Amino acid sequence: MGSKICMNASCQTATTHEWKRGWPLRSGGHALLCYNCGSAYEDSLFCDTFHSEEPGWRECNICSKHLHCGCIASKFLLELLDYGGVGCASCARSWRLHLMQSDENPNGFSFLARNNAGDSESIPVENTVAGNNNNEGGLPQLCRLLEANEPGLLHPPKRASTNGGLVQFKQEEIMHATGDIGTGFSNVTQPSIGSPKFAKPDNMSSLLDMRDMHSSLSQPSLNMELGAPSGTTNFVTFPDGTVEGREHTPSSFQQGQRSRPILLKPSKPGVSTSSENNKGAASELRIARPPAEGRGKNQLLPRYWPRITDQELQQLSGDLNSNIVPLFEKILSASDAGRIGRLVLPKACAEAYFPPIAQSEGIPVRIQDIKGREWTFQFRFWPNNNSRMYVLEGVTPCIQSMQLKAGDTITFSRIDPGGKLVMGFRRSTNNDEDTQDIQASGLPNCTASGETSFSADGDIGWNNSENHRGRINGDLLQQRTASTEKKRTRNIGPKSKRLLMHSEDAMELRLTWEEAQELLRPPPSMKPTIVTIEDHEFEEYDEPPVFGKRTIFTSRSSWGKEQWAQCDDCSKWRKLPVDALLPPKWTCSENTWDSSRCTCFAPEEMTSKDLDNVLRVSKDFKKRRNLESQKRFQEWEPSGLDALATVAVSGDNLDDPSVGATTKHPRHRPGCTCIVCIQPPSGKGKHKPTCTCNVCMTVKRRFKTLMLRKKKRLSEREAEISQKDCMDHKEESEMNGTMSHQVLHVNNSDTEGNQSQRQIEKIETSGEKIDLNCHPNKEDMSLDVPRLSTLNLVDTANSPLDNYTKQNGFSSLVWDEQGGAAQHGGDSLKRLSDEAFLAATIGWTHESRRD
DNA sequence: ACACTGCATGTGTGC
DNA sequence: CACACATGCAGTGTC
Repeated sequence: MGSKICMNASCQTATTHEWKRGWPLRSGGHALLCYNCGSAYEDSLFCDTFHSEEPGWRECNICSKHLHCGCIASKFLLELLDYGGVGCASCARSWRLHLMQSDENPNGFSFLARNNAGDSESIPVENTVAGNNNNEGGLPQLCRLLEANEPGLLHPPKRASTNGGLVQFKQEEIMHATGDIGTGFSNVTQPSIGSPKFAKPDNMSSLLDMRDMHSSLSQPSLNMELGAPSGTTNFVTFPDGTVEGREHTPSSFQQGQRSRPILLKPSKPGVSTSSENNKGAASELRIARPPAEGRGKNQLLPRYWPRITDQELQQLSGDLNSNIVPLFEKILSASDAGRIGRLVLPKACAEAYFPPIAQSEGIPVRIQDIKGREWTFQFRFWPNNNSRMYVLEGVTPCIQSMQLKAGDTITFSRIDPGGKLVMGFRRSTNNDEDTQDIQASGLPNCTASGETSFSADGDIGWNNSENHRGRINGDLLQQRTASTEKKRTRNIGPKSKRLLMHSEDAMELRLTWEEAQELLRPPPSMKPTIVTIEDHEFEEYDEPPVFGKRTIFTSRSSWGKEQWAQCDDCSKWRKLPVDALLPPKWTCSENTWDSSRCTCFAPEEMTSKDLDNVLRVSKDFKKRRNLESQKRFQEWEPSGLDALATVAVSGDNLDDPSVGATTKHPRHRPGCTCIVCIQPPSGKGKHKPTCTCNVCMTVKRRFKTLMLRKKKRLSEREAEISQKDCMDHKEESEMNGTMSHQVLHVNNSDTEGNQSQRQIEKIETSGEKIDLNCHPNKEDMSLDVPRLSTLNLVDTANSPLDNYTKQNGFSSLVWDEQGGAAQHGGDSLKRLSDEAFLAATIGWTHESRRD
């Protein structure tokens, strides 16, 4: 550790001296402590190239000149810049001079280059960008410096290699360090912060983000109260622009968390801090801050760091006439905000800020809300995987009182003196938006976009976001259409990605489902029941179909329609009869249709050229079909069954009224196998009514079978009823108005009814609707559907889907709440209905036409 | 039927 | 890979 120069401006003249190993760093290394002055550094900050004898070329991050640095003596040629990278001596000097001139304001931005013995003392971070913001001329250079630190943030990473010796930190680490240097909370007098008003062109967003960061740093001595009640802070400016507020007790464990220097770089686009830019005041910037003291605070994940702004804090402290020490916050999950009344507390937070509990039953804790009301919750834990899971029970009244929803943030603070817990909240501005972006960021900062301005009536602490909502509403107006769909993906916190799915993903599933339909095969081991309907024999299975082997169909003019399958062993393609159904695993040996090619040794029937053509055609067809399907999907706003099915796929919260398009099916859950849920999520338009694919034909046949079964049950039932109470039946018929008289010819060879039946019945064709929760094979289904008679079953069986849907209100079920029937027209309705039955039916049985 | 309770389980994330 | 945690779910209680 010898030849490193302490970068403390007052110490660096000592050039090389001894270093001692300090506390462990998050990066895995250890801090280096200067024996001379005690300044701590991260070892990796020392540019090996710069300080070693190894020569290397460096690019000045200001003038872009390429300079050669080879040894320690070259420090007079190159200077490490505070914001990273290196600059040639002349540029760095002029830059410093420029800054000093503009730094008449003591809060100005001090750009310390390290290798200048004449430089002033390293200064705390509060003298940062903020004060320099009115210096328009400095911004471009600042951009360059930023770029030096984070190539790619401002521009494509073209010079990353030039700064190879400089560390770059992740966002979280920045945030961590942000708090380390003194952005803890203090309700005591805070010095006036520059609160600069940036003239803010959009392309300055990165800078503004950085300003946000700096602004957050612009609160001196705050950590003195919370993190380090005593001791002095020695701020060390690091050569890459990092600054450390360090206490003169480097051996303390807390220093371990404080050892990380701060890299002053802009937050990444989309991170919440930028959302606050409009406010202008630095004190309103919502920056995650490390929590106050408490057991285990060092393990507290940044996502739980409170993001109260200083302004809010000051006002809150003033309102409560107390010192408020923000402890942690949590984004409410669906479970937290649900009626179950249990709020899961982050373990670290619970153990740090709540009373220790030994028994699972826990203890009651009293928490005051921002209105001063006091709530009593049961603070307890559940054993969980040799750990504990802490919950607050009985929070429902409080949650409801605050009208909190999943995605809102609940904050916990402590009132000093007294140590009383106080809870506030902050509403998510994303309640009506797709929050997957937030979640995709993986940073809880994003939720900090929740505005926390105070309400006019002071009703709520740092929670009310109406103003902000109003502001963003305008911005979001044009996204309204999209958000309608996005409503279904409510923010349930950064950890709840599991059930979220982008529409593109759903689209993928839709296609997959469609393709899967073509692969359905009868269950292999099941013996079918033979049903003869209208001279056609059908196999009916009690077990659901299984996936069969995928084949491709060709239609070449010279050969006619063909089906081709690939052997699982030899991968050769074999021609099959068009109606052949293959098991999932199929080999040449099972090619019973062509004895000359029933072994893998037999050559392929097609030449490789033909095969390529076939495969290409098949691929093109599929691609075209997918495009068409996507097009339809884009044109058609998901609704009705489709929306429900999509929701089924995405597993969204069905309590969300925005999903209520199919609230007639309230019991839907992901994985539900009811008639609605098992339909393909693709909705309408995939199979035309005239489609003659295997599945469609199967389903249509199946539909006829269902009708016949229904008819049989009905006739038996009604015969029984008519015997019992002819009068009742008559009255009922009269009440139901319009009658439809039809005749059904049935040739049912079902084992139960070998004899053909011919019955004529009267039915009502009222507007009752089918209950899609009912299994059609259940006996009681007849109670849920309009009481069909054989009269209309004849017609139903002949043109089944159209009539059935119309007569039984199925269409209204699908479209009523969408108002979509009129818009989409009868054809759409027909297709949708067809598919609903198509999908519904194949879920239960699968028939194959025997003849 | 619904609510409540306690635990189990699966997923995402941090180390 | 271990842990945290969101949520599912079975058992039980209550109306």
